[in-house]
Amino acid sequence: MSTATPSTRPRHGDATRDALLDVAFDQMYAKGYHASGLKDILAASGLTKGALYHHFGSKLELGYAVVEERVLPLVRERYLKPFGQVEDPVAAVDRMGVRMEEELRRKGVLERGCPLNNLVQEMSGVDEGFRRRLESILEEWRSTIASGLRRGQAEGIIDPDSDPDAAATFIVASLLGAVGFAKNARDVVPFHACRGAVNAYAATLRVEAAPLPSS
Amino acid sequence: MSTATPSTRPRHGDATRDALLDVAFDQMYAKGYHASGLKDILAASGLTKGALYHHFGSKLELGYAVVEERVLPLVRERYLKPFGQVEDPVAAVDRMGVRMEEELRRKGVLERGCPLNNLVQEMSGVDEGFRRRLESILEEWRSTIASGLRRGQAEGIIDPDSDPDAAATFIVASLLGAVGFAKNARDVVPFHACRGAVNAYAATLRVEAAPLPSS
Amino acid sequence: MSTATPSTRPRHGDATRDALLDVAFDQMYAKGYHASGLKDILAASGLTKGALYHHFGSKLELGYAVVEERVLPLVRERYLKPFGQVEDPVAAVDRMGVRMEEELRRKGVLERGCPLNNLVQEMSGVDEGFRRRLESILEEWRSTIASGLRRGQAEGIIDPDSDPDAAATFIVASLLGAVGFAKNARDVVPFHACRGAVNAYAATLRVEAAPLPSS
Amino acid sequence: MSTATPSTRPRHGDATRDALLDVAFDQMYAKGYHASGLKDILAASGLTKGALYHHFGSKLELGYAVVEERVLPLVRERYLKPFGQVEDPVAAVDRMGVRMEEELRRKGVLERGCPLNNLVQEMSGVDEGFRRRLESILEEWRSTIASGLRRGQAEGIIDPDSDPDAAATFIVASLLGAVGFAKNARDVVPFHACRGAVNAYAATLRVEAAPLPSS
DNA sequence: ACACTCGGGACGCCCCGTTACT
DNA sequence: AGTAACGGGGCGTCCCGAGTGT
Repeated sequence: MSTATPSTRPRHGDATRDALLDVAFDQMYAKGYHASGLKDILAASGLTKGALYHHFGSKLELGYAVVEERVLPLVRERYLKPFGQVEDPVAAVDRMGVRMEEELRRKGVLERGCPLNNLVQEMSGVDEGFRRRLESILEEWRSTIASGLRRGQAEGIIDPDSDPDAAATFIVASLLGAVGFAKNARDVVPFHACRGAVNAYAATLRVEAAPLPSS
Repeated sequence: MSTATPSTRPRHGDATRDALLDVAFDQMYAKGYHASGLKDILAASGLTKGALYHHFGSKLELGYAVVEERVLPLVRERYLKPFGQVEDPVAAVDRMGVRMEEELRRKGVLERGCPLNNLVQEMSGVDEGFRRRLESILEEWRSTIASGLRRGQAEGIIDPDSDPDAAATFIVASLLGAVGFAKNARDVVPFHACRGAVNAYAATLRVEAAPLPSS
Repeated sequence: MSTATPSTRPRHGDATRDALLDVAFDQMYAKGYHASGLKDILAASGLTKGALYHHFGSKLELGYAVVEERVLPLVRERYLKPFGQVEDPVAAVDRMGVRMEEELRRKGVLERGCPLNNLVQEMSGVDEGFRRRLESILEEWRSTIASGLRRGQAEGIIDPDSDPDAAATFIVASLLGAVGFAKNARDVVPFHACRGAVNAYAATLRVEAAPLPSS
Repeated sequence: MSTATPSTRPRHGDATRDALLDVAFDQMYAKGYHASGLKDILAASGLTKGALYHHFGSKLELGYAVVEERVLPLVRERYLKPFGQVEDPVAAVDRMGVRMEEELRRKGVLERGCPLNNLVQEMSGVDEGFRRRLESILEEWRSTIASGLRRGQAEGIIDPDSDPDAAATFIVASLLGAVGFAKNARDVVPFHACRGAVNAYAATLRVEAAPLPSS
């Protein structure tokens, strides 16, 4: 109640609830929402149904909580924060890609991909509650990049004719697509290649990068 | 080329099997593999379990067949064929994007996204058989673009210093990511933006490195 | 001794579980394991699948529990206890046979035979878990008789040259065979005849090798 | 039609039907009637449902045919014929036991036991058609022995005061019980022990075996 | 007559997310 | 927060007929 997370219910120190969320995130990340049974989650957490239904009204609510209290913070901590720490937006985009690739090289991550992207693809078409929550994360991500680009425009680093929103959308979508591709290929190389291309694209947004007037 | 798939039995006139595949594709496209119950598939097709299990040994095999005999042909027909019909690879990439966007504007497609991408994200981490089959589709797609780029290099259109494989990977990944993004947003605009950026990126592959036309 | 079985969980007051076991025993006794559907068991017990799978992990486990917690106690109570109460082993064998015949004359028993023998024949070749559990019951039965005979030898009643183990094996096997025969014939007479012969055989184990009284 | 088998329909040379019966016998012998799926039988025989249902109206009829055309001949050939070839009935009983033990020592037989006994226990309480057919086999077996004993009485070898029918019942039941016991124990020793006891019992039926008048 | 492909559903066991009571 | 019970639904198997061809 004191340290409120912006998005949802204020959660103080509730170890059981946290454990549930951790395990649930793990499972849903690895296998998706549908393939994650409550049974497995309970077994893995050493808790019982009573505990789960005490904290969450249903599996769906648990899923929502996973998105809000695990996926969102993760995205913020892992990608948005590093992005904000670099002033040059193009470099910041690179930083973000580097961060993702580092993550991808950790054991087990390549097989599981990106928790956000996984849920987006599996759940967006199935459940509106999921869709909205995931959309807001994507939007936050996108707008963070867009803001950076706009700041760059203001500072004269970024081409004022470029469209920061469109570019940010593209960068997010491409990175997600790249992770998905790498996950399917079980290989980091595709991601690395994509990252290079994203950087190349981002570089074209620079002021000096557009020497010729467009047709 | 139209009737027989290389990998499995060349089916002659088997309307039941086809109907099953059609419906299964539909459901798995719309809701994903896990959320598609055999019951629904059966009900929608007007057939019974006997019919299904006569043609497919399990739900998994049905899923595999959907990938091989529906998703693969669809990708070939819809994206690879148009790509091959254009000689300029950069234009061909644009053509591919246009084709995807057209598709996305059709009723109901926006909500469902891309059948290939959906299954890739949902199943790659869960089942190896799915992963392999989907990977081979992605690879075919990727290599088709790469071949186009290499041909462009031979013809002096494409920058000989560029890496066709990496570029092709990026293009595919970005397009998939873009569709996924649009699906979540329930909006074609993000896809359109991404398409423009992909085109811009592709244009940088040109020999003269022509500047990107804004979307 | 009455409530807890040594091998599995000592169940306190679990009426549901007991009811399930009772009904399952009934069905498996009457129709065998394979022909006993969970549906029937559930219907007969007035419970639901949830209850069943709360207590037993599978039909197989239910079957095992039936053997351990119903068949075994039944054999102990009905045949081994009476056997132990008679000091003369030959008379005790007769007592055991009498007890079985009494049982066989009860309504419905003739058609169903011996629960132990039924399961032995149906399941020994199919499932190792069943086989082992049933074997341990048979062994307990056999060794109880063998002990009685050995005691008889020590007391000078039983021929010291006879082989108590072999004799006990024979007695058990013959009684089981006799019940099986009677069950197929739907007639107690065969069992009665066999019982007489078993007694005759047992009498030959006496020291004086008293001649057999005809049935 | 020319070479009629006594029990059922006159079957000439029908290879398909024979193959089906062979395989069905095999499966039902090994796993019992219920656990033998038509699917397995068909797969093992390389035939299809069409063939099966052309020759047999149902699984039940197939089962009946197995009993009549496989189990019955087997019992006759293996046990009754040897019995008939020995004139001394006591020796003939021994012969029969020897024959069974030989059989039991063959690879795979110990695990499967006696086809007749298996079906008797599994099916007698479930299906009247099975029960009757199996009963008639048991009765033939029993009466064969009884006839031998009566012949022995006529020849002055067998105690005229003994009851050939009861003795025969006992012998058959004991042997079946012994095979069942051995099957469960996965060990021939119990059978051997029983066989010895059966012989001992049979010996008491001899004229000279009863020196003392019964009480 | 004989055998095969195809299709039908009822039923198999099991698991699911959930609720009720303690 | 935990145990017990719920009951609908999961996929797969069962035995069986229909239709076809040979």
